[in-house]
Amino acid sequence: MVVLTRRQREIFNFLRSNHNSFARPPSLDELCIALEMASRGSLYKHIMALIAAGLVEPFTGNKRAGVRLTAKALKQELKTGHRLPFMGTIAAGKPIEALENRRSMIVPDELRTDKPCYVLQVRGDSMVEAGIFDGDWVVIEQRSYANNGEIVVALVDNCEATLKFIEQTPEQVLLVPANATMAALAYRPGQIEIQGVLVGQMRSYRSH
Amino acid sequence: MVVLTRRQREIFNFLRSNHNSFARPPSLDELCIALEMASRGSLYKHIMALIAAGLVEPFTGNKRAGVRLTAKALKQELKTGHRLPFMGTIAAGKPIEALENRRSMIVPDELRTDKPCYVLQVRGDSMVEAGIFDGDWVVIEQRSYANNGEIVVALVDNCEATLKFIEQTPEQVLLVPANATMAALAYRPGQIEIQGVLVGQMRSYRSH
DNA sequence: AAAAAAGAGAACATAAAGAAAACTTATTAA
DNA sequence: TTAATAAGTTTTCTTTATGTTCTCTTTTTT
Repeated sequence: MVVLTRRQREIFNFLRSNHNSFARPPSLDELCIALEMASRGSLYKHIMALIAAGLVEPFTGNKRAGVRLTAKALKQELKTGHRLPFMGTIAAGKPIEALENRRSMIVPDELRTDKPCYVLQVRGDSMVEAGIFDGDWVVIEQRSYANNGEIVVALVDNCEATLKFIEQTPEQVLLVPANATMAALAYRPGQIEIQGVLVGQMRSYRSH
Repeated sequence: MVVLTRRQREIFNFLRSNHNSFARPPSLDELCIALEMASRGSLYKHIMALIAAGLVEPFTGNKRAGVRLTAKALKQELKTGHRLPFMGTIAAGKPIEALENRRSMIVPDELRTDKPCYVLQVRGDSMVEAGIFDGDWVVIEQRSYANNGEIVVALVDNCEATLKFIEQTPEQVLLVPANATMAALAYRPGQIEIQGVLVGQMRSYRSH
């Protein structure tokens, strides 16, 4: 069996624990950046050694396949990601803008419950002080009741949907924004239909 | 076994995560728009490669069938994840608490870039006013430089890691919290090592 | 001290990628 | 039935990304 040098083993270990942190199989240049190496040529030598050891797929054939571990080198990891339906955007005071095309979105298990959930994108600043910003995605557990203090998707007068804290008494339902410039609004119980409860939130900082 | 180029894999990944976001299987032109490509002919070559690889249904001559993944490709979707390494918690003023047993976490494509990324869990309130709360997860693009105004994972004096806004001049590096009760701290450039840049954020509201 | 390993950097070759336009054929509308 | 349109196919050209090779230097190991 081929024996690896210390650096080769280091690079192999890096590949094994980070191969799925790349969106696609990395090129030598991309690997250089990730490994903080300055020279593609130097890395090339190591990759050739790993190919010779049968741990990395050879580059023969397609020139731009990227650096991929062989099946032999991969320990199989079961992926259990759940895909949730993406239902559109929710803006305070407007109905949920339904999408003509059904979309979906991968959501980490940590951000959902084991009940049926769906995803909405937030428009507006009514919940900024709760750390929910314009453009954020929220994961909603589909549910027609809520506990006081929960953040809910509420349908008001059967037409406008909104994301707010809820405080309910037998006499009235209070929808409370998290924004000092906005007031809480009180409704009769019959005016409000709860469509779900917030269980997760996500934000992207990508500029492109 | 057919080997895909990196671009082919990228386009395949796009199809896999977005094929149900189209009302009907997309035409080449529709895919061009979605992929931000200008030339149908260029895309055509990639699709032909995916057909040859058995991942996309061959075009039969009917012009409105669109680009459809094969059963084989759909099956592959279940196996392929969007997992990123979970590197532990980051608390202002403490080194990143590394985990002995490697964990990972499913992250939506929307919350990452196509560069290597990893996940940290935030401890502390130094970024509350930026909507990043105690317990939130952040997605970090691994990178050793940053632009002013970005939120970075910075290693101070080679020992403590922190998540802050960064403002750099040739003379000093300013790490700015998003919390009125905390002050910005200035360092000499040599004291600061950038370990990554914030590209995504997630929060769970589950009580359990 | 010698040998091996690792790294930097430059130069090279070329498959791959992209743009643009023309062509062909199926589908829809008139 | 015919015309118009939409959608796939082919071609040509240009640019770029990326593997590859080389030489030299530095570091580590023996």
